[in-house]
Amino acid sequence: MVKQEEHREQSASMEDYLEAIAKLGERNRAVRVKQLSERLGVKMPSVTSALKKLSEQALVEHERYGCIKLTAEGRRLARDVIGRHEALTRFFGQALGIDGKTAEEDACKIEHVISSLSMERLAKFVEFIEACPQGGTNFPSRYEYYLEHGRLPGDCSKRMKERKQKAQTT
Amino acid sequence: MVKQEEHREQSASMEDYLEAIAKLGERNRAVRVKQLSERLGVKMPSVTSALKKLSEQALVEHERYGCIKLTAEGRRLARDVIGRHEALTRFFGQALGIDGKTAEEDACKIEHVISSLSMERLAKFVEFIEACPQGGTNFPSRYEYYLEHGRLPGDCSKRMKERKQKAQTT
DNA sequence: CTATATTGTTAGACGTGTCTAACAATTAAA
DNA sequence: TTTAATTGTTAGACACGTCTAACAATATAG
Repeated sequence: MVKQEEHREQSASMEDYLEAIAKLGERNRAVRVKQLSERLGVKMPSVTSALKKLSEQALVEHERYGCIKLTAEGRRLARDVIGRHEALTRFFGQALGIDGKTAEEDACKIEHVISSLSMERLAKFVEFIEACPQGGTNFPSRYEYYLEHGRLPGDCSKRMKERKQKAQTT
Repeated sequence: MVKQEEHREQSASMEDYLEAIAKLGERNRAVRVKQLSERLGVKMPSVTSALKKLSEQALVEHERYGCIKLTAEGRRLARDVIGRHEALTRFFGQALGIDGKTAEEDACKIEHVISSLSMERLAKFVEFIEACPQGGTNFPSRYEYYLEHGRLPGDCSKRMKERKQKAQTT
C-alpha cells in the first residue's frame, strides 16, 4: 500500500490566486490576467508566473494570451478557501461585531493558516450565533449542545424554523 | 509635525524569534542560539542571521558567541506577540473547546496576521466566557454589554468575585 | 594544558513570490 | 489595414528566510 496522491499544500499566495480566479469566474466567462492582477494588487508578471505554477499542478488551465479557468481539482481547492473565508468573515462580523472591511481583511489572512478543526468549530459557532440571535440561557452549555447535536435544545429552534420559512417566502 | 518613528512591522518569522527569546529568557539567564534553533525548529545559521537582522533594528543585543537579550523595544514587541498568542490560545481552548496542541498551533499562526481590532474583541470575548463559565441569559446582548462596560450586568459578577477570591486564597 | 566535543559563524546556494524593463500578441481606432 | 493602445509574456533582479558545508570559538575531559 503506497501513500495515495496527497493534497499538495498550497501557499497563501497560491490559495489567493485560486480564490480570486473562482470569484472572478462566477460572473464573467473569461478571467483575464489583468483582472487578477488588479484584484490581488500585484503586477501582471506576478500573475503570469503564478499561473504557470498552478498550471503545472493541474489546478488551472491557461494557454498563452488565452483565458484562465480552474480545473476540477482547482475548483475544489478554491471552494475550500472560499468556505473558510466566508465563515471567518461571518465570525468577525456577526459574532464579534467587527466592521466589514476589517472582518474581510482578517478572514483573508487567517483563511490560509487556520487548522481545519478550528475552522469547523468556528463555523459551528457562527451558525449557533446566527440561529439564535437573541441568545438564550446558559450559553456555553448551549453551545456544547449545539456542537454535539447540531441544533439548539430549546425554544430557539422554533425561532430558527420561523426565520428559515420567512427567508424562503421572501 | 513630522510623523513619529513608526512601528516597523515585523515579519511572522521575526516575531517568532522575539517571542521565543522572551519566553526562553523568562527562566534562564542566558539565551543561546542552540536553544532558539531547537525551539523554533530551524538550524543554527538561520538563528544567527535572524539575530543579525534584529540587532540592526535594535530589538536584540547579541555579540558574537555571546548571550542574547532583548532591548526595551524588543521586549515591548515580544510582549505584544505573547499577549496575542495567549489570548488566541485561550479562545481556541476555552471558548471553542479545541485541544491544547491545535489551539497552540493555530494561535502561533494567527498571532502574526490578525488585526488589533479583532484581537481586542477576541480577548474580550474570552474574558466574557471565562468570567461567566456557566453562561447566563441572552448571550449576545450580554456580550454587547460586556464589550461596552467591561463587566457583566447581573448575577455573574458575584460569581466572578467569588472565583477571584478563591484563586487568591489557594 | 592539550585534545575533543559542542556551539556558533560565515559563505554561498536555493525556493518563493514579488518587481521592472523590454518585447510580443491582441484588440481597437483611424 | 496600417497604426496605436492595451494586454500579456519573458528575462532577470531582488528581498526574505531557509539550508548545507566549512570553519572558528568556546567549553569539557583526559
